[in-house]
Amino acid sequence: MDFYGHTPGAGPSNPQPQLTPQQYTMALQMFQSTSHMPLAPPNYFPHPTPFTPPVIDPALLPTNTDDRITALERELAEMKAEKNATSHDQEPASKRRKKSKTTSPYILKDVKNLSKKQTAVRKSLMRLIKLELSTLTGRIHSDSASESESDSGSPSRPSVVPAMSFDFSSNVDAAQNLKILTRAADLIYQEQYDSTKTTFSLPHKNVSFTHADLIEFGKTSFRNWKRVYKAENDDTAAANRRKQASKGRQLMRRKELKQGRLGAVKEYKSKYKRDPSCILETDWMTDEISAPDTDNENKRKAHRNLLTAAAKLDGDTIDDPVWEILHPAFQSIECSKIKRDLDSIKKKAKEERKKRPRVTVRRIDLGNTHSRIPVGTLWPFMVGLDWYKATIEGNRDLEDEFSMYTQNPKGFGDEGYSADNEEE
DNA sequence: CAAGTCCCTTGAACCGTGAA
DNA sequence: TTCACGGTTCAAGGGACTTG
Repeated sequence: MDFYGHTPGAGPSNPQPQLTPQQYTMALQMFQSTSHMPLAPPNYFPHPTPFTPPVIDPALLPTNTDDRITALERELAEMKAEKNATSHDQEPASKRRKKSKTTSPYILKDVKNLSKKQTAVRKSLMRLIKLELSTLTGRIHSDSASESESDSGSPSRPSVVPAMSFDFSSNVDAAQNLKILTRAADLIYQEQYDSTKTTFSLPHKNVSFTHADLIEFGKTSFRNWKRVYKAENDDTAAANRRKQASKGRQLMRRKELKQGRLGAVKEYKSKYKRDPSCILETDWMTDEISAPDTDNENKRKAHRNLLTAAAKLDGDTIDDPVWEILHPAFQSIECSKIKRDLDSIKKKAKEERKKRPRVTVRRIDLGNTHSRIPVGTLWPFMVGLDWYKATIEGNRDLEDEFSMYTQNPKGFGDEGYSADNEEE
């Protein structure tokens, strides 16, 4: 419990708000400085009892951001009144502060050890916060289908004009950004902390969360947006992002390769009487790259030209994607043969299927290899002896990094591990 | 429409740093 | 030292698109 010191479902008997004076003034200042409406005078609210949901005529329920902010300001004013009324008898404040030091202000921040219900609530809160931030900063044009209609009708609708915008050149905790985050969190908190409110929309009623949780979720969204922004506006960031993306794509292609080969294992087993799944580690799969790992535009272009030429692309097809396949340098002939056998089983099964799948990206084999040191522990039959001698042997660091079992699994390497590798 | 292919978005995990 | 936080990297899941 923190900030508003409130737990959903706790009811009106819940203790006083636990805002520290600093937190409180901060929150208040943010609203005073950002809202379009002045704070209502305190005497506007005859009942200073905190968190008793104000009785609102349903017809007057907030419908747009401004209304919601007004409602929120009203609640804040109530909090202020409450705070003033009770600040003298807050003598155990120090005690409380100590207590709050040991307990985390978060409940749902970490997904670990959360129940199913908590995870679900966490997820919807993340959605809500993100949506709220999008609206506040004008990231989205509409959040409903009906909006598009009114867009064309009155293009200058005030609600689509962003009231605030993030400063992506700063971090999350820059005042300007924090202000937006706080406002969004306040709004969502007010709408969702009490399951009896009509604005309540969480999947489970008895799951607690804190204002700090909401802020954290908002920060995550901010960081994602900032990353995108940076990639769009900063060359080195763009390069990083591209690199990262291509790495991710390659990893995914390796995984897909593995997945496909796993599907052929059953038939391979009955045909060859041995289980090839021991070589199906994602990292040991063939690489499928669309460009070499370099920022040098000329090199990338040259590579692309090689591939298009090899794939005989021209005219309409000149821009089609092509990938080069890079076999792992470490693998023995036996290992690559197993992969080939698996792939041909897979291919045959595919052809036998009635439905024709979408055409796949062309793969070109120029006979090149990648020289990544394989992770995990390899079986000896998989490793080419020549490669081992040339690359690993005598290299202290690599000897530590590279690991291999001493025995082959049943059915492999029997035909002669060394003989196999001499050929390579 | 379903299935297959590709990959983007974004939540989660991880890592380094600076404050307490 | 631990803790919290910001930033970076990884990877699940879903969306876009194509084809029969």
